Amino acid sequence: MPVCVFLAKSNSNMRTRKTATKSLACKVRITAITDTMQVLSGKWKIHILGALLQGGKMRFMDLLREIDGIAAKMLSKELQDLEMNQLITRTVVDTKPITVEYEVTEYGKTMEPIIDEIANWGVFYRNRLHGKTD
Amino acid sequence: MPVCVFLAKSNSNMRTRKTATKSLACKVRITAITDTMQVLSGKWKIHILGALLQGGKMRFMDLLREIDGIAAKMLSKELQDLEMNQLITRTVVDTKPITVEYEVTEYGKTMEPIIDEIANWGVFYRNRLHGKTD
DNA sequence: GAAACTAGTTTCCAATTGGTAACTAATGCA
DNA sequence: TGCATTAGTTACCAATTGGAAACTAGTTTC
Repeated sequence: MPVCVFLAKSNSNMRTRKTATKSLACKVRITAITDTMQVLSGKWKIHILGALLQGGKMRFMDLLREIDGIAAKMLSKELQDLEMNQLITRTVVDTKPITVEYEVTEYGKTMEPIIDEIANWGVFYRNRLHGKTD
Repeated sequence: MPVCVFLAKSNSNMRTRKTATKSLACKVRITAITDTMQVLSGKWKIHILGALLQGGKMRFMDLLREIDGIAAKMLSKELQDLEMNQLITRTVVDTKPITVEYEVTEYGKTMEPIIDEIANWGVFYRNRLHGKTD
């Protein structure tokens, strides 16, 4: 990934400053981050993906019980979003009381590195907080 | 990372289902993700960190010009949040018009893998959209 | 026939988020 | 004197987010 910000001499003072001249690579990166965060927007999507990545095929009620604090309305809405983005599939199973299975797609599994990095950092963060007072 | 969800027989029907019995590791993971996302909350923090990680030391106005669409109020507030979490430092420089330099701390640099993964995925996402129609 | 389980939907409300625009305050420059 | 630059702050407002609780609707079990 090339460096994003061009260096140039300011004419007001002689310090080196970063100008408004943005490279294409920089804009691409900003767009990329915006895209990803839009797909993962909201309080719950990462948790839903995290649960499905670890638990495999799961039903609506499974997820409702597994993801602490989420309400049915939110779960329903977030699942729809994830399905629209093709990160998960929704399959109706014709059991006695009808059940619905959700599963991460192959495409959805490409999110795993992101979620893992986020989880790793959170653990690191906790350790730093009460662990060493550096 | 151990598997999160315990498998158990449901007594209502004889399918294998995921119960509400969550392992400690699972709760730790959920907490970790929540922590990280709280530190990175809002529309701009990842972009600010991204800019500072690539551009090095930058001033308020540099960031305002570099990060497309952000308003001074938001930039100011997000910088304060990041500083409180010790991800960046704020240094007042005694120049003619006073300037302020922001820089990512060593601790803040531990966010780089997350941001890179997010940026990578965003690029991958764009390629998939208009590239191959699979 | 009532209760319970499935997977949601609907309504209503409160808090948060974030945007615009104007303003402060100190300094430099023409 | 007046405008530009620095780094913000403040006030006001609109949209989004998300939570609680009630409700739908079909099936099964007691």
